[in-house]
Amino acid sequence: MSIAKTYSPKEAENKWYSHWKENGFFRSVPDGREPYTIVMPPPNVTGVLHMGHMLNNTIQDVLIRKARMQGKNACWVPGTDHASIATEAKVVAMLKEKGINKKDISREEFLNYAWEWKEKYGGIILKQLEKLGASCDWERTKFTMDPDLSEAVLDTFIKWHEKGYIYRGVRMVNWDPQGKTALSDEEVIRKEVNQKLYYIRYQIKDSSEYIVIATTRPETIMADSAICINPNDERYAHLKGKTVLVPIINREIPVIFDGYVEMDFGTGCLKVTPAHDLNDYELGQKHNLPVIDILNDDGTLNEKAEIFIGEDRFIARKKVAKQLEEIGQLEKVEDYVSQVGFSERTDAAIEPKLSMQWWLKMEKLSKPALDYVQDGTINLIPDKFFTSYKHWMENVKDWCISRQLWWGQRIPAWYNDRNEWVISKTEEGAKEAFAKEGKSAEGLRQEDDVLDTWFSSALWPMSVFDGVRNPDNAEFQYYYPTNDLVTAPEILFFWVARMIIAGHDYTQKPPFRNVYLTGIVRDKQGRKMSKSLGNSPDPIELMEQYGTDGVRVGMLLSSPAGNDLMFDVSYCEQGRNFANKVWNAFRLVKGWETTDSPATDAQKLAANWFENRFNQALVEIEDHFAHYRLSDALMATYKLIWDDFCAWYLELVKPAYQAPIERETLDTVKRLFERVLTLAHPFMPFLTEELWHDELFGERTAEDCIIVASYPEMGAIDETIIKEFATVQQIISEVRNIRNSKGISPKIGLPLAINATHINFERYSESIVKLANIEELTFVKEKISGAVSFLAGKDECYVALENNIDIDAERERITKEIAYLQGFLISVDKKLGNERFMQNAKPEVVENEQNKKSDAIAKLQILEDSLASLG
RNA sequence: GGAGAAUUAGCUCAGCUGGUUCAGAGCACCUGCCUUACAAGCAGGGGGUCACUGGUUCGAACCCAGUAUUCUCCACCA
Repeated sequence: MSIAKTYSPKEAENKWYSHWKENGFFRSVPDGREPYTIVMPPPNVTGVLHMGHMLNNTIQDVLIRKARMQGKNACWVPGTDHASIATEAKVVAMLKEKGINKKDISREEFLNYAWEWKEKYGGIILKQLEKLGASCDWERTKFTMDPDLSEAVLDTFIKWHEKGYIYRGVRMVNWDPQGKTALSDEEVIRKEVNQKLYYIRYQIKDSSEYIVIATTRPETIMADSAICINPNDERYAHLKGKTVLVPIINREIPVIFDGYVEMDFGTGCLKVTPAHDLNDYELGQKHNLPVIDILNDDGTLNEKAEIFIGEDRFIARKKVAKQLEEIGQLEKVEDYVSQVGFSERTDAAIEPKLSMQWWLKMEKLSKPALDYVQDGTINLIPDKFFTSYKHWMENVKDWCISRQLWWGQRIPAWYNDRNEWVISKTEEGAKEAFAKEGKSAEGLRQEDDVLDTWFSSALWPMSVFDGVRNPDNAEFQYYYPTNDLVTAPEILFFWVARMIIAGHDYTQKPPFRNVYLTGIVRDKQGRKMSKSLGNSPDPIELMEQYGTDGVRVGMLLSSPAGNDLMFDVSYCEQGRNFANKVWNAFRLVKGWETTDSPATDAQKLAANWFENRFNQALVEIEDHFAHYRLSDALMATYKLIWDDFCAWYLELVKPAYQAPIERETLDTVKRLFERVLTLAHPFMPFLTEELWHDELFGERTAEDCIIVASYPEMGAIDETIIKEFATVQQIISEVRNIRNSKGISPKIGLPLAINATHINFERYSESIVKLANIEELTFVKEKISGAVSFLAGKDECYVALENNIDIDAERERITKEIAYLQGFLISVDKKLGNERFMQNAKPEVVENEQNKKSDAIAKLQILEDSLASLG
């Protein structure tokens, strides 16, 4: 036979992906069918595929392929995100390597480089998605900085500004001194850091007395505006109305009193630094303290600091501490662990900083977004995320939406030379706006502010269908709201919540119905996969090694819904093995010659059984899908194919070596094989398509592809045949077990006698004989003595071995089984004898117990007889 | 500091809202097989006081309380 023994995925993958694409199977346009829409979470435009993408997009592809096969108009919209700060950081780094400093070039020049960079790397990740089989409608590919999407962003800004949601103001922001931009709270990662707590002496004016304050940031003493003490703190009551001198610079600051200060933390005295701490800022507002900002945008000290001007804040910290020590004003230094915020993108320590920024008022906007999830209009899967979603929604603060970057949508604010401003999409509009307000448009300019990336992402499910600018367009009407969103829980607030907010504000509808939150991909030790740890396998390499289908199966097998997954390549191995199993089932069937004789009864019965098993499995699989338990759905498919189809059905109908198979039976096998393939297609698209087109299954046109074939529909289930066959399987296993434990070769046929009192096994005779290798099958009404016996269901079977029947072993085995059943009977009797059980338990439970009892008694009777007959 | 989740076989997890002697699956493991689709395989098998302690109930892996361990998210204590 010329067919390879193992499946080689490579060829099939290249061939079928382009075939699908060329035949437009990924394409979706509105029509009369029910739409099924997924909008892909856009990866960073310059990113490369990592395991998280692999998982995420595999799930989406499984869902979309299944929906497509189920006759829905499946539309999966791909795209990329401009990722403002992340991409800008990459471009800055690239320029630096070229010897170009961002400071030295103009905005236009910089953007030219950035676009160049985007053109060069922007397509990579999407190409990689093709490799994993992603059946996106590539004609719909969008980029968050496409002109139409950018316009939607500006429109939204203008709309929300007009509605009064967007305002401009000086607030404490999270300042990233490396990216030199403000950040939203969500972009700040808090980490525990080992720090030092410095105890610093401040001299009380006109006194030799000192008070001591504890701080982790001695470099900010030059920005101090006051010392604050709890009014109930008797230790310091005498300081009322006094002033103290800031060490080194000897600036005079007041002592104030406020209940905010904890008496038992540190020394009970707090230095108030309104410019560099949020709480201090609020305290300063309350007590009318001056704000002294001693830091530049890049984290170095400015002239207001008076000393160490130009030094980085961390170097200044050490120098200030050293100088304090030298002048005897550093009392002590303690080790101290506290939380410090870091920039999510640049990892720089965040500096709280007063800054003029643009803000989005969240309170009103977020309310309906909470309601959607609360009332089930949107399902979070798993729903354990609801509590934190709710908490975030109810405590959400205004969102700082401006970033001091170049890469992104520029804030449509225009300023004149008096720093008055108007909002307008265009320069012309700005001039008109100024004129309308009777203000001069002299010196018209924009500032270097762009909008937070997540502002554009929030519009994504709408803007990909042009629903922001043109909400009445047919596509938007058809596809929106979308169905499922598949994303990582990490961006629930960053993104998901904001999409719901924007979606509702525009359409009064949710942007999607279900949010499937995948787990985080971790390594075997449970560590998050990351570049710096180097513990993340390259998905592309994995696909090379195990085949795309193998990796897809591996990802899903290891991925319980909503829980993190401990990734291990052995799962990919399992996936590859599974693909190979299917391949070999195909090889088997492919090799059969046919004869014209009609199918035998046994063959028909086998097919009948398998079809019922198939329908049963289908119900289970649908249920798993309905609950987004994809790994369970896959496992049910896996077992149906491996166990039921291959190990039982194919073995049952398999002809003897080199013997032909009845044509009618082969046709049935092929039909069932096709059904099995359609079931597996969403998980293993390439292998199933490859087999689908083999001539074994007849002529197919280029359009007759499994990707658009019908997914199996549920059918009736005959429980009786499934139950009976389970007993048949048990008989076969028992015989094999006897053979195995006695060391008898599978090649030697054994005699089997069945005392069939409950099930008519005669119609299964051929199957039993074949799979258990029975030399002679007889049906008896009497016990056969001297044979190995076992119970199959409630019927006893006997295998008479020619010699060496180990009577003692038999006796022991039967005695054990009797003991088990007796124990079982006692526990059942206990229940049935319990009045309260009889009263309280549901009738069907009681009836069930009674059945258990009679079954057990019947079985015991048989076993006791067997034991007696052993002598 | 607040909130949430988890703890079931060597590993990863099911156990669908208390009822078969309820303890399951896949992988791994052990034994025997190169049986003419597949050794990436076939047949068989051994593994668990359901974290701990109490409580509720006729009945608990499942419900409640507490304890321990682990993880995640949120939070401005210098």
